[in-house]
Amino acid sequence: MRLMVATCEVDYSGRLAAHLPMAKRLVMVKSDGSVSIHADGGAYKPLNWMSAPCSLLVENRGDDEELIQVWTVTNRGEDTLRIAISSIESDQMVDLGVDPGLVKDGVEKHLQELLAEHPATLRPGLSLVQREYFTAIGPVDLLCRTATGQYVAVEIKRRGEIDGVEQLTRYLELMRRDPLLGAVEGIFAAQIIRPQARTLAKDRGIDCVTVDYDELRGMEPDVDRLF
Amino acid sequence: MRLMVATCEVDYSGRLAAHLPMAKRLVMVKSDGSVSIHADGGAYKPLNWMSAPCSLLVENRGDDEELIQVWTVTNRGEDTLRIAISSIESDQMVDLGVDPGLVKDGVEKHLQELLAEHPATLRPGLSLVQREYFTAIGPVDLLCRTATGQYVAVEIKRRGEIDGVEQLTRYLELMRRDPLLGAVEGIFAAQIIRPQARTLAKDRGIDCVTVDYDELRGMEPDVDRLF
DNA sequence: GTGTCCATTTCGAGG
DNA sequence: CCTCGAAGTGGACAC
Repeated sequence: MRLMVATCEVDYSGRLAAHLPMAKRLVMVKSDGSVSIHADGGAYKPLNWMSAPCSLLVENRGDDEELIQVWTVTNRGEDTLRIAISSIESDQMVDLGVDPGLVKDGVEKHLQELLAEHPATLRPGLSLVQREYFTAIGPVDLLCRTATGQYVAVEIKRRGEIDGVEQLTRYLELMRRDPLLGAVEGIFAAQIIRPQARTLAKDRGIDCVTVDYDELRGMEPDVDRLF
Repeated sequence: MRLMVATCEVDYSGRLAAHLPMAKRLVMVKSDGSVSIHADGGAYKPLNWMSAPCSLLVENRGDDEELIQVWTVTNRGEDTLRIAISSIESDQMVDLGVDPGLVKDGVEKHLQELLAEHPATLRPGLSLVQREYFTAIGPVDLLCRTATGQYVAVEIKRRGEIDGVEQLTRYLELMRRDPLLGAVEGIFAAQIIRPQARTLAKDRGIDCVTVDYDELRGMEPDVDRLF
């Protein structure tokens, strides 16, 4: 990785046109060739960037000119990033090697796995028919059945918002036309459900269930701890 | 801005739990207090981060210990980022000042302008009634009329996905209750329309039109080039 | 401040 | 490779 602090002017042309007037910024070049220009503010998103794969052309100019270097970063497509440098404050090469990578826990997939193992926590007597039950417009997270045999479609979100209710509504609309399924109920399950989502769900006749992730994890059959 | 290259182990706990094993990485601290940890790969997104506003607590340890420093970055909420540092390769403070900011020239808005000028490219005989036609739940991109006088609501996206179809559906639902408009048709226009969005649109009786941005731009009356 | 929607989204999974 | 949906999405704008 190369870290350069330089006074530069940047122009991006591609899916849109963007211009950065001359100012001091951080230019980060990663070993895959990607370039990003950061200011000292505004979360982690850079002001301008070019994603890999791309190629970098550096044009040197005389020290007596306004610009000492002009970088042109081009994509396979029509994207071009031009960095015009008037002065360089520092320039550092760092060898970071390959990162061992990020381990995540607590995303929607985990929640889905846990609820697939314990569908009765959503409603007593509920049993799993299929995970990722496929419909023409996408997969339903869980297809379950009540003790009386009625189908229940479950949409699982980490955070329950209006979009999730809309999604489940679409699935229900489609599934209810399938004579093999017949009447299908809906359950919207999430760790937190926003009031507006709850209101919409109620209006649509969809049941809302808030899920405790830690509690579910505690219910896991700890098979691997038996010995 | 502070740029530190250090061998560190990182743990995030908050909306999810994420762990980074010990490795050499770039730690960027911006003047607003935000912290991001970058590897030498991936796009511009850091491996882990904490957005401002947040506070940083640095705990120094003896040089004879495994860890020489432990950083704890906390949010107002329950988010915590813990950076355990075993060695520091470099540590640089840079004063970038306030960035003059980015000037963008967008695409989506332009697409709307172009289609407003050439509504007949969406369907022969179509004419514009109003751009950004306001409804109670938001503005419809284009309100048009067929040769026979029927209203047509047009939703424009750069990339047509299911959300856009939902949006147009909501507008249509509302507009069709307005006796002044009567029957209202829907057109979903985008540069690319995903198959699933197309399926949903078809199911809802909404017409899909893919738009060629360059072709439309070519049709522009080059008024400003007449003189 | 909350809600909504766009994004040069990025990222990961699955066919 | 493309397609699709999730994200600790971030960011802007309206209300």
